[in-house]
Amino acid sequence: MEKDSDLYPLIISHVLKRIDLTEEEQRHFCSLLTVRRVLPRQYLVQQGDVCRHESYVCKGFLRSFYVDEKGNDYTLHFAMEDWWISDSTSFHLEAPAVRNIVALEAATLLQIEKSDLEQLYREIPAFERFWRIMEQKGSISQDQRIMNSISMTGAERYTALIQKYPTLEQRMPQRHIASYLGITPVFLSQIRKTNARQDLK
Amino acid sequence: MEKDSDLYPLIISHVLKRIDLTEEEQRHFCSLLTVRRVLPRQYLVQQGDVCRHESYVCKGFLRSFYVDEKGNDYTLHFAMEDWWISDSTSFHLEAPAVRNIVALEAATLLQIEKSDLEQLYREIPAFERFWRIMEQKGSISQDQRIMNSISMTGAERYTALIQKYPTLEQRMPQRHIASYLGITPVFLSQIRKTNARQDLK
DNA sequence: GGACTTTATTAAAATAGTTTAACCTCCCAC
DNA sequence: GTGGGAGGTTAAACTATTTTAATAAAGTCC
Repeated sequence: MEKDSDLYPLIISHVLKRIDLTEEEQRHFCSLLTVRRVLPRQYLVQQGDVCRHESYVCKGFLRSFYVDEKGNDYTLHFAMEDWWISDSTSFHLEAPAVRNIVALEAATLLQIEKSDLEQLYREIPAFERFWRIMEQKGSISQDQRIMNSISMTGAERYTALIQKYPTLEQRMPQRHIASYLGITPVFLSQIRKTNARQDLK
Repeated sequence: MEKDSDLYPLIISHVLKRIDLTEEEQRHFCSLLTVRRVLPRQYLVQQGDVCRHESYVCKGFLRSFYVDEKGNDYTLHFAMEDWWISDSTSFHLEAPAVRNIVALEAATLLQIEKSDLEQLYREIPAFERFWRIMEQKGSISQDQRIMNSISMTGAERYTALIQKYPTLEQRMPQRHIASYLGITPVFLSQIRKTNARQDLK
């Protein structure tokens, strides 16, 4: 297992890509973070809980999903190294989460609590900017996903997804990829068969 | 037509719901805004242009949409009174827009340019927070839309949409509502017929 | 190593959604 | 007034996607 002290350079370099910080500010930021390690199948957040942290993924792979009354499981998102994950609605409103977040691979996270984040905003306003930029980035990719969902077929969305995230198929089971795409696992399997047949020609 | 001076109270009250500002700060913010009036069918942004402004809607109704190579028109979003609209990707990256924004009803907008917005961030950091909050709000509703698109049928999405925005059917033609939902106008018409029949019973 | 559970594949039948084309209505330009 | 044009509806045929169910393959537990 990696030492805690090896984790901070990851997040610091991630932050410095977007804003400038003095060494003192960097240290202060790190002092507000806590390390969290989760094993595969462990839950970070459960539907109904309040999501208390924003979590930066140093290592591992996580999935967020929603389960409806009938027990259907819908993959809302996933997160890999150098991404953030949370139930942002729950986190900001301190309301019960409507989604679960679970580790698919053993993961190491750096977490920040809401009250500490708000303190950080007050002490180092550059972090308001940092978070605004992250929100914008997220918003752009959500926008793309919406555009795909209204303009593409299931097969096209699948192709676009694995092209965008080539390692995804190795890290997330097909049925979750299917639910992320808004199709059934059976149909995804058909798509893959058809593609494989095409590839031979 | 409304006087320009009647517009500022609208946006000020909108901003004050999220952050605190002194009267001086309010005046400064207003000094960076420009009034823009557009007639129905007039474009605010065209695919290929750079989107130079964030626009706050004081009055009217606008639609943003994407046209693909085959000429298909996909409604990405719409905006009514007290909403903001822009091509956020284009605005932030100063890259060509991939969407059009057009007025469906005569509209009055208050616009801010990127350079002025950045100046504002520097002078009144509370606006970083304001924009972060707006981004979060947008992100939550995008998230909801994605969830609907992967978990609901066309008919269910239609019902949810008109329930969320009861006035939408009066303001946006059906074919645009259909493309917003990711279905064809013909299918939307079928859904409406079925619903009407249900309602009778 | 075998029994069990979970995941992926396949095929067939059923449903959801699209496409095409005809028709209707309303509006407005001439 | 009349002849388009644009938007909406309807029906029919077609395609995409889901559902169900059976089977195979892989992973987990003891």
